[in-house]
Amino acid sequence: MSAPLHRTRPAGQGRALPDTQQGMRRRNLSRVMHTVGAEGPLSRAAVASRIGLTRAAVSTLVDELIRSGLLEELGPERPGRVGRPGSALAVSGNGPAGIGAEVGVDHLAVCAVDLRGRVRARAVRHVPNRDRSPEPVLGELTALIHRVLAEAEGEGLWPAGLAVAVPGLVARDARTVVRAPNLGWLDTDLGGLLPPGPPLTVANEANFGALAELWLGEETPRDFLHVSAEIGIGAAVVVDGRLLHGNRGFAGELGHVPVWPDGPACACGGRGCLEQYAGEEAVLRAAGLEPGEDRVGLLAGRAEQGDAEVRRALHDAGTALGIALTGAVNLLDPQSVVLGGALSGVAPWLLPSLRSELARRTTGPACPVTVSALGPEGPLLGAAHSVVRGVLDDPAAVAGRV
Amino acid sequence: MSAPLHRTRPAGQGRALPDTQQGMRRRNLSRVMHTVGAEGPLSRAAVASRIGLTRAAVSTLVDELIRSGLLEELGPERPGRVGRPGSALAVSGNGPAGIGAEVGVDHLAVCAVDLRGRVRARAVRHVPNRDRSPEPVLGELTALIHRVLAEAEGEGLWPAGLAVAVPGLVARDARTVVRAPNLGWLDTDLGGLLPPGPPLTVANEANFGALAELWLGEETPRDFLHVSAEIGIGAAVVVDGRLLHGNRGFAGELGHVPVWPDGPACACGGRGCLEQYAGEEAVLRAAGLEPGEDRVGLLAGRAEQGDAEVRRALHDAGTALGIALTGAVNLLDPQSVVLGGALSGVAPWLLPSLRSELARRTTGPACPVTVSALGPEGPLLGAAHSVVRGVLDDPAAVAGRV
DNA sequence: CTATTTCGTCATGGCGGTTTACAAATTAGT
DNA sequence: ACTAATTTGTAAACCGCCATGACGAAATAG
Repeated sequence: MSAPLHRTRPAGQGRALPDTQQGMRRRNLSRVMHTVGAEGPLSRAAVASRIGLTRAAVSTLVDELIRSGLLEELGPERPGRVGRPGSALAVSGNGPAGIGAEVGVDHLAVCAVDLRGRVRARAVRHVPNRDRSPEPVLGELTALIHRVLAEAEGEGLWPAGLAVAVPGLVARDARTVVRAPNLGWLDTDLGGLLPPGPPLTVANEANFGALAELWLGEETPRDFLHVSAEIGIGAAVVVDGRLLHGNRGFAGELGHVPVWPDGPACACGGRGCLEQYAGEEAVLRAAGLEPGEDRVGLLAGRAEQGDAEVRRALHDAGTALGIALTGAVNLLDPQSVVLGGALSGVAPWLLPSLRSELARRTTGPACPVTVSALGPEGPLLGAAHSVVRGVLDDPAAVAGRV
Repeated sequence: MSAPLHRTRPAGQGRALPDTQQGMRRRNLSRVMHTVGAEGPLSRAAVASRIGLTRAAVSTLVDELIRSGLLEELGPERPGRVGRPGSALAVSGNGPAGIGAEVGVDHLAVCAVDLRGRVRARAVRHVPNRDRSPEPVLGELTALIHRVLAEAEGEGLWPAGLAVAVPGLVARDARTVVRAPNLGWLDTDLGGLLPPGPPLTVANEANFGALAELWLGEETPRDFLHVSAEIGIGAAVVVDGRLLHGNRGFAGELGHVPVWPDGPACACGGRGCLEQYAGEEAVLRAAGLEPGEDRVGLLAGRAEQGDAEVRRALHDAGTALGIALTGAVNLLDPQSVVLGGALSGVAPWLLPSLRSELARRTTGPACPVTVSALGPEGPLLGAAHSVVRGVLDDPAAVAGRV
């Protein structure tokens, strides 16, 4: 009699549906969408050879996707080779769109991205949201969303989902903001305060920034650490092209990694957390500046002019970041570390000390540290693209909702 | 014309083969093996309801697995319910076996585990391997393997694979030991020095220990951090039931996380690494003891007797571990932290300071820290079981090699 | 102008799970 | 005891999905 010794599910089959032919079909539809989306206009034959199915099979898949409005036939390819030219297929520019929204500390932004990855509508509003209650903020955001929605629908797009980036911790349900220090929000369910209709996903802006880096960045390693500093210092861990969420969804709290364990007390209860040395407030204080509007721009400006005090503050922040990242890199062995968000603006003065600290403390070739090319747009684009990816990942789910 | 904006592959489809019916069949065979293995003897009907296929489909899958010798029919179940009793199915006890081996600093061990998870043969030899060259060590290991192999074959088992746990860093090819400080091995390919035949997998002993914890531990969270201290201090990160390897396969180097960045210089080039405070040598030194045989037992004994110096040394090591783990927990938000390997022996004196440090420095409920129940057997069992899991994960691959 | 190559499609077939039906084996009820 | 109800395992017919092979279409090469 065999005892139940193998207690855990096989890796990666966490929620695998029963493996039936319909599931197979759905996955293959997804493969077609992904390859066409990733490698530009392609003929059916080209898609077939790339995903390993036959031309006949791809034909039926493509037919279904065209009927659903997710794929478009662009017409005959201009051939350079022998043989009959293929008919170019492209992801539809007039089908579903991903609506991304961002609640920043001093702005609100919304955009619509089509399946091709193009931003088709956008709306931004500068509003100081610090310590403002959720209702009015989300009311204004809803207005912006409706504006973008109207614009997008005018172009033939329809919303496949709404993703909202917030500067705070989000619960696993992807709807409730557990804590957003700079907004002063606690346990706020955004579900009821936003337009009904499109499926809602709320996540940390650092996470969406990391996904934007993964999907849109210049180089796209599948294992990296994305560090951003809008609120405190957040990191997002991407493993094998997937975000690491953690048990409660709180993974990536780099700001409270101990750097000098006997250092100044931190709001989190600890001492000497990274935020005490490289957080926005700490850096401003060390630089002898007052907190205020556009603080990063101020820092960058002064550093550019050669202000020794500012440069020294940024140098020290880089050192602290380097120490904290040494721990993270030792633990995760990522392909690279990417600095995003506000950090990208001051990167030139942060990087030297950061890199040398990291190199000094790790054996072998140091983990490369790069700066995100997306700048402050990352989280918003990541949010919108997350919806688009959802469509590519399971086109069949969306096809019924046209 | 749509530009190639979606550059990355869909998450989790890194190496997905073309999704064809044969792949479906293989995955379903795996599902059957996993459910029967995990939930003891089951009837075809019970399996069907669990994996969501029909009884008819499961019948054909089971037939194939029985023909391949991977499943056994135990006979009619004793029924408590109405209806025709099912025929109990169990994973075969006389089919393929996983051979696990361990190269320790002062011992060699080999065991054979059948598909039911039972250890069916074992051989251990105490040998001081410190700074001994690979050839003689692996020669002796090969002899032990042959002994275990003979014993297992006598019981009707055949080796489906050989997995070797080593105290060092292993390259991504899972054959070459890049660096094993305590053995003094550098860039050693174990491929040619071990018995040919069964497919070989070499990995860090901490990783295998973590897998053992995942597969055999009392509680089995799917996201946890497994900390062990055979050589230096290694951690293994398990995310969603899967080991995190990292880019070069070096993930989990907890020993070189900076704890007090201005502390004593470390061999790695850094300063104040965890190993300087909680490594075996450091703790022995702080306790006023000389390095020697069975050092952990010595420490535990003295601590038990109430030796103040030893207790203080362990207390301080716990504090350092707590600081390093604070960083790791903040970054990964695991369900729990498990202390394994040599650490389990001294855990009683390590835990109080470790836990309090961790609790003090993290907000919300602290991440639970537990001690592995597997003790020093973990890596060996994990190695053997990794082979067994490989069979459960793809029974079709092994069925042909009977 | 013909041979060659490649593309897209159609008809056929094989494979895999589902559906439906049914016999076998047990319990529950009278 | 005997029947009704329930559950199991299997067999036959069916449907969906991809593979195979053949074909016409549309380009290039000679």
